[in-house]
Amino acid sequence: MARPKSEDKRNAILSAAIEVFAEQGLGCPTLKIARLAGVAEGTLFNYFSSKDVLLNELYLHIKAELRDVMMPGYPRTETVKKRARHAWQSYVDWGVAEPQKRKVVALLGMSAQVTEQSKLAGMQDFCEVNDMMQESITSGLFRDQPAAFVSAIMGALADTTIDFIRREPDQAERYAEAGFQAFWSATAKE
Amino acid sequence: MARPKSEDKRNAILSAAIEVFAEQGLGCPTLKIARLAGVAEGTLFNYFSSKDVLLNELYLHIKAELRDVMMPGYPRTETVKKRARHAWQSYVDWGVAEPQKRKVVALLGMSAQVTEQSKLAGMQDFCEVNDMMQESITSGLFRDQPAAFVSAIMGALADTTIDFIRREPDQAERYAEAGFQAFWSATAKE
Amino acid sequence: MARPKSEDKRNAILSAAIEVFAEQGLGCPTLKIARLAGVAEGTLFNYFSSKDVLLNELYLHIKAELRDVMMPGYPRTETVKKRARHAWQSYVDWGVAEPQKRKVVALLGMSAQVTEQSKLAGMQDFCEVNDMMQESITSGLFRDQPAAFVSAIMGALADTTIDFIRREPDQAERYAEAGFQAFWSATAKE
Amino acid sequence: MARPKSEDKRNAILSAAIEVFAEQGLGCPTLKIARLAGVAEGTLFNYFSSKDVLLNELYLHIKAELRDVMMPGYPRTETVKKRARHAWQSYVDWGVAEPQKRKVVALLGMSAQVTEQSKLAGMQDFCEVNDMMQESITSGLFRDQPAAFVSAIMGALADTTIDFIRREPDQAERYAEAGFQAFWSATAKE
DNA sequence: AATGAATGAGAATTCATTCAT
DNA sequence: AATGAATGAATTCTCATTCAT
Repeated sequence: MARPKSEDKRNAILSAAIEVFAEQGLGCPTLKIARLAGVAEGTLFNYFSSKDVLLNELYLHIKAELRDVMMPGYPRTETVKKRARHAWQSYVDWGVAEPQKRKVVALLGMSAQVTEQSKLAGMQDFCEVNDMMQESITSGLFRDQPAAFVSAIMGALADTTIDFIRREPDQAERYAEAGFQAFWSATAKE
Repeated sequence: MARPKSEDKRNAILSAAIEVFAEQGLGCPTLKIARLAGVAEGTLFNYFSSKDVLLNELYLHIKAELRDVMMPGYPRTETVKKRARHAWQSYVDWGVAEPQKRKVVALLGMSAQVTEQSKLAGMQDFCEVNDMMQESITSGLFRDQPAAFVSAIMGALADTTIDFIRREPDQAERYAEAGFQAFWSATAKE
Repeated sequence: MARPKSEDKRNAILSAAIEVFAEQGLGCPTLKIARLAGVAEGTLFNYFSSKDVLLNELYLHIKAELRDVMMPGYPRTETVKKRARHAWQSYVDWGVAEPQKRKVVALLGMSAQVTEQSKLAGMQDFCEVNDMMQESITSGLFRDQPAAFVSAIMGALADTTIDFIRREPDQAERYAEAGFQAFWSATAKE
Repeated sequence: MARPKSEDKRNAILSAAIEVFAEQGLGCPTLKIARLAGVAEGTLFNYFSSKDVLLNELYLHIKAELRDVMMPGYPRTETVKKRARHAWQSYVDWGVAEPQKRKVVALLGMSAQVTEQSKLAGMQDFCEVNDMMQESITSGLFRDQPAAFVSAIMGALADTTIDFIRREPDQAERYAEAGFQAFWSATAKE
């Protein structure tokens, strides 16, 4: 039996892609990715049959990682605010710690090479977060807005918060707190 | 004297670039842009000496247009809230009306091909909006946060608002109102 | 009546072409030549209908100048050696004084863009020098070699001499003398 | 392991370049070279990272070949005249047999795209010939001229000789002999 | 499975030449 | 006649992808 494809190599390629795409944009050559991953140019195409496939799988890979980061420890039984705060904090922590992944997932999200299907699948990963929102809203805690709008506001404010923490790491806690307060004030009923 | 260089042609190229970049990303060939602009490929390079220059000038072009859209009618003498609402509304209106420009300016803002210098110059265009924020914050109306943070929150919420209006144009007014309320609640003192 | 084409402009273009071709090779753009000549890009083509025409006319221009430099003062009534020495010296002086013209005429002579016809015409300019050689050889002064061979040897040695004078201008006289002696020894009967 | 890079292919490209450059000048497209070499255009750039690199390596390639042609059988222990004659003859033979290489090395030697460094390196290849000259001159056989001048004269006369043999191949031996006699008379002491 | 040489379509850019002013 | 903007074919070089080893 031939050697099986190695999960390590696949991950090395994905990691290299993140680094390279973050620094040089999605247009950068697959050769650079392969080099950084320590594999041959052709090997990349054993793992991802085309650059487009790599882009799509990378998108899902990062989205899945983000879900894996946000879900554990999610306090299902706590108050809505505590649950929201957990989601907020875990996303902000991840964004601060992983600026390249955050940048690349943003680039991929805007790229025509990532299919609608991938984008949808990427959202599926977050159904639990969305459900939480949905539930909280119907619970009457938030002003009467679509759950998606409230989620989007949370995401937008968290992203803004991350940007500021990246620029002023000293103020991390302050911005995290202020950002969440802003979100809560923006959307909660009173 | 030979033909003068035509401002029309320059604008046709910029417009074509917006359309093409919005649909296919910044990687798309200059030939497509030239074709859509109705000029020869060589002509594009008479007006923009390289694709990089085109990208940078396009970025500044859109930023300048946005400023020109937001500034007229700015109610300098009104209350802070009214002034903020004016900025909000003009930005949201522009974003809803010009989805391609909004997408392209976002792509350009993330691209390594647009220089830091261009990005700085693009911000200069908005000093008046920033000044307004600065002034309002020192006036004590907002919670004690850096003006830049408040501005960024406003931008993030406006972008979110635009996205939702684009998806549900019927609800334009409702989202514009809700988004602004969210912003105001998020940042105003009480 | 429209302005007549100006001989000055024509000469400015030829001079500019010499300078530019000498430094950057025949491949360099006509725009550079026009710029250096102080005329517009299109104007060059009023004087020379194509770049190829320019190359051919430039070749003939330099050849004619060389003839004009070598012929005046040619001592028709002196001994063969004195006449040869005159030709030698005037060529060497020109070559030392006009390195760019010498380089360009060499480039043009090797270029496929200069037609055989031009090359022939360029030689016609030197019929008098050739006649002198022819006559001298039939006079029995030189070893029994074709006149063209003797001429070519003279040219080759003169070129070598010029190269060395260019590198060591202090030794100009010495090399001129040594070179001519080499030529005379190489070809004269004893 | 993938295919190794093939020395054959590299040589095919160099040979094709010689043929094409000799006929059409250095300005001719890389595509023609690749076609004639029987490789894809991209392959040419696998072997030579740019056209400039190709030009420089081609220059050194021909120079090295010439050295390899002139050195074997060099009669180190013979008289100066016999050694000079060997050098003369092997150069003339090569020049007659390889008109394209001779033309191309001349074109390259005049081109600004071939660096000074390459030109110097090309000369290094001939240190042995130069040493021979140097030694012979200090031996007192030649008139008191710099060795480089004597070498240059030999080269110039050999080139002239080659030109005439090319035009009249029947007379090859006669010109080779006459040329060498001319050189010897031109430079030897008496 | 891994490698990297080979491929050739495609990209940005140049440049001789034309032509409107 | 002079200008320089407009043109588009041609050129060098890149890069995703294939394939021989």
